Amino acid sequence: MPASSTRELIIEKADSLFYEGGYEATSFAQIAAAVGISRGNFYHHFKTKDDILEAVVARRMEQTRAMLHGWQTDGDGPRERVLSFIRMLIANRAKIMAFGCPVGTLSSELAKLDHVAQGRAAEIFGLFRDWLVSQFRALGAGDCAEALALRLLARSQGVAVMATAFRDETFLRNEVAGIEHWLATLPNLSPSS
Amino acid sequence: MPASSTRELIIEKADSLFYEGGYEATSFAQIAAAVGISRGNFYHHFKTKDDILEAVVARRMEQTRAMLHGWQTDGDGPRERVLSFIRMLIANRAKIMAFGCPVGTLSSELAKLDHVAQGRAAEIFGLFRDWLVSQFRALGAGDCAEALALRLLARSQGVAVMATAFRDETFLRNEVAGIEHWLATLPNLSPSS
DNA sequence: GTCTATAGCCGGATAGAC
DNA sequence: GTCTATCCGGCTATAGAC
Repeated sequence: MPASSTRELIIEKADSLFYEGGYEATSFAQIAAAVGISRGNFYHHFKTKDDILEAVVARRMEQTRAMLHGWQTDGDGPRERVLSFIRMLIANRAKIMAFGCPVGTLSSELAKLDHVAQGRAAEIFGLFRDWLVSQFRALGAGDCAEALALRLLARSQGVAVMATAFRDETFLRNEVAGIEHWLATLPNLSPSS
Repeated sequence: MPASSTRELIIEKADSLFYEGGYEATSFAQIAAAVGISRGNFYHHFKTKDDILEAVVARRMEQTRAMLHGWQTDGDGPRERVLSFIRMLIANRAKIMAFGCPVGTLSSELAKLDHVAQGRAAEIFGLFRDWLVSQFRALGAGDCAEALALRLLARSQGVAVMATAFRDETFLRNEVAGIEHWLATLPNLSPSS
């Protein structure tokens, strides 16, 4: 199965459109147009819109796993790895200011729609949380590791929401600097690790 | 003009429905049913759906102003007033865990829809920001007041997003405690004020 | 696997009677 | 000010030819 199969292409385009326009507001016609196929052909690959959402969430989970694995391999120690997470906000700043965080905004939208996939979307947060917990453990955070991981996740989400609302890159950069400072001055973590 | 006029009732019900179900996903039929009028009658009060959104945002701004004014009047000093803001997360925890923050989720949805009212929705954040700036000024934060106000806004938004994603009240309460601790231990703020 | 054609529904919006 | 009746378009989804 080649990576550029029609099915994969549908998932890829749907992923972008769901992120940039929202799940509810994105129609089959838009996805079909982006892929370059007819609407009818669509249903050969996915029976319902929910099925596409399911596939998009699965794709995002897989890409998240791959990204975390990459940071795990490349990162020079746990502190540097956590910085990789924080700096995502800078790397993706243009899209975040336009559309917010892909995980946070999807989770919030699905919550309002009372959609069954809301839990699955939140599992992406779970991947980040678990990975961050292991980094904070390696930093010697012990029992605080989970609280620190969730706090960092929450702060990055807050930055994303406010950066989208005000479309303010200076604010985003200031907050990233603030989070990095928070990480550097956390008590009870060995500075050299 | 009585407060329970049909027009006011439409705005009130639309406000709730937009919050709980999202703007795009809420139909005229749902609002009309909630108000108890026919769809046709609807257009006597509002020409387009965007007009209702405009009115809903205006209503939220007015209510926010009133709430901030209330805190200003009742709060026992600036520190206590900032705590009123923080404790909103506790007071509204059930709705936040189900639907997120009304301001943050609306702003994010409108950003994706590329809706003209996105800026107006963000102005509600502006009200909170300006009010918090004046509190931090009163606490002696000086030039840091704006950065502190934005940081507090962002942290509360982050808590709302994560609490919605995981539907976890313990996390929400822990984070509120963390934010209160942050406020209590801010450097360069006179503790007595 | 991809297409055209179309069903069936629901969305926002309008006209006009009362 | 409120109603019923209706238009038009876009939506998800299906059927069936190629």
